[in-house]
Amino acid sequence: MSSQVIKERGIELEAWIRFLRAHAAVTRLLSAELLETHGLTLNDFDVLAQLSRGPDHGLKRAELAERVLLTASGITRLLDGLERAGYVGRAECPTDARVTYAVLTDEGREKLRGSSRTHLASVRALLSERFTKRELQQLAELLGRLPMRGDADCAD
Amino acid sequence: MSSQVIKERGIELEAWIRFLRAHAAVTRLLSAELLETHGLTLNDFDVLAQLSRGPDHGLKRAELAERVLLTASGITRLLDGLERAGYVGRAECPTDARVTYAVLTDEGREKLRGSSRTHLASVRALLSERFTKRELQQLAELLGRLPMRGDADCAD
DNA sequence: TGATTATACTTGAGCGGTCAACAATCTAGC
DNA sequence: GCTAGATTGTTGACCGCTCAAGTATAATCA
Repeated sequence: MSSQVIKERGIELEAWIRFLRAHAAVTRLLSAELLETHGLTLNDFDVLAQLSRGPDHGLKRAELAERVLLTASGITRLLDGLERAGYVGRAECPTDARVTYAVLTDEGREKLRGSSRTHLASVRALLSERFTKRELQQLAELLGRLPMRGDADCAD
Repeated sequence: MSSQVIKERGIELEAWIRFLRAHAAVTRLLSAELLETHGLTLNDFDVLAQLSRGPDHGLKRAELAERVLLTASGITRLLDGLERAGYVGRAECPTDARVTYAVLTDEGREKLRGSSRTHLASVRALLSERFTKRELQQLAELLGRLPMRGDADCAD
């Protein structure tokens, strides 16, 4: 039943639809798990991970937004939650009063470590169960050609 | 800047992150266009398309939900909008009073035809600009191995 | 220096979706 | 035929995010 639909509408369409379906399904799966066992959204996790690799475990909010592909306001809202939970804090920028840094707290680091273990294991399991290393490289390479930021190229 | 990050965290992770980023970016692009030029959500479009290939341009709401990977209530809400806009109507099931069919109206058919042309063209453009037919087949094949319904396999 | 424009962030309104609870109906088993 | 359970669809409460507008600060340039 999985591939009977959408015959010969062109391979582009087929790929696009599978992409959407796969995202919906996989995301729902992993997100539910992450939420249940750690109380984190996929984006929450992503943000913590990004912060952890910033200098001194911090990043400008704008930079963060760009990295995880959220709006400025989206970031504000998301960080609201993580701040309330005590996982990230704020730091002012000495040279530019407009920017505030989001920095991982110790609890945040701890939370990330704890959730990483199970979450990354799930991701690995789900993927390596279905693909060989070789195929994963192919997949990553192909996906990497798609636009990866809000507007970007896409000349029209 | 696109692929410098996330080195050697394992190819699974790399693929997963690219998948998420690509989805966020591409989806935002296409969805914005579709919304602006036709006032439809990606899911709206998907639903119209699914209905158009149902028998007599109709489907049970449950069936529809399953096809587009939405919740039952998600479908209710989405169809609310399409009904208000006059693109779909309801029909009762003679043999089971619980189910109601969602059926494409003539306006709905028209809307789908109109929006298909530009939307599908955008999808094709975006993809065929970056991939060969061969690569698209690979991509589709690989994506097709991922879970494609809510819970599904994923034995754990 | 002072006006103009650009950037960083926040806020209110709203949208699209989920989940949990519910009402209605169908189906099985006794 | 009746009760017990499953299935279909809707609703209320809420969540995560966007967009548009607003505030505050920086940068540009006359």
